[in-house]
Amino acid sequence: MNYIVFDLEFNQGYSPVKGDKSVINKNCPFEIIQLGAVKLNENLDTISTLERLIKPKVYPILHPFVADLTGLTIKDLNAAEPFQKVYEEFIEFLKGDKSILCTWGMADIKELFRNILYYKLDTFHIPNEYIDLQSYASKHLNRRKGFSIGLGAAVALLEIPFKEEFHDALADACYTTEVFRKIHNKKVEPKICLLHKNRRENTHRKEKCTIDNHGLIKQFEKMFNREMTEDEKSIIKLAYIMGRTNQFQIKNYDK
DNA sequence: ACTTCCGACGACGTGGACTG
DNA sequence: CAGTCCACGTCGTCGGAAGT
Repeated sequence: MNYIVFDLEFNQGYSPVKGDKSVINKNCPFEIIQLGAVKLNENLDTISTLERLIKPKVYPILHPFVADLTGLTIKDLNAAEPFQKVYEEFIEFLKGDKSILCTWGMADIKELFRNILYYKLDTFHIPNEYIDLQSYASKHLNRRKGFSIGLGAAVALLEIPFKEEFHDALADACYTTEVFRKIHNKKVEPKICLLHKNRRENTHRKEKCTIDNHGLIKQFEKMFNREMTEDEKSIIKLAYIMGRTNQFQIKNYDK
């Protein structure tokens, strides 16, 4: 089994007119412009690395914020291969043993999938198991509930030697790898990627419903093969309502 | 600049208990 | 039976902090 630690750099829509959102492509708000990945074996030894720039298609102008952050230029990017070609290389990079994706936060996985789908490419080769190392590092470094730690802060706190500037895809993937090595223990377990799952999908409002008392009594009469008395009927109705409150449920936990 | 995620918090709905 | 109170769960919004 291998771990694939990867990091992406994105570009986004830019218009000189402040507040102009017409340039933003809703299907691809963040276009991947750089991919960096490190393949690790089970002992977290580096097997190989991959770094590629990607020729932009959705946003031909580099957002000044992104240019400043990454140090990349549109000239560099235009000389690179398009996403489809780099994606093929990434799939090739993934081949071999079963892989688990490792990222810093969920944004990279999410945007990777979004870009793949935008180009109508197949996600079949992308592993469905992932480890969000930012989440584990935040817990490991005792961050306040709900507050994630930044990669730079984690690197500093874990006393990882500073070699390269941040916000280069491969450099960030390497720093993420170093963090992984520092915090790796049995508690760091992969999760299944469910990107289709909406945050509130499982918490939608319940449909309003009423109890079919007639049907309820009928069912009991069928089960006991006799008519229920009036007392029994009221006990059944009451028990049904009480059952729905889970008042007497005892939780049994697996040992 | 923009998106996303998470926790906190308030509003609201529901159902049981209680009271008159 | 109707009204009120309370506990609990759900949902939407907000702010902070992360990502590029």
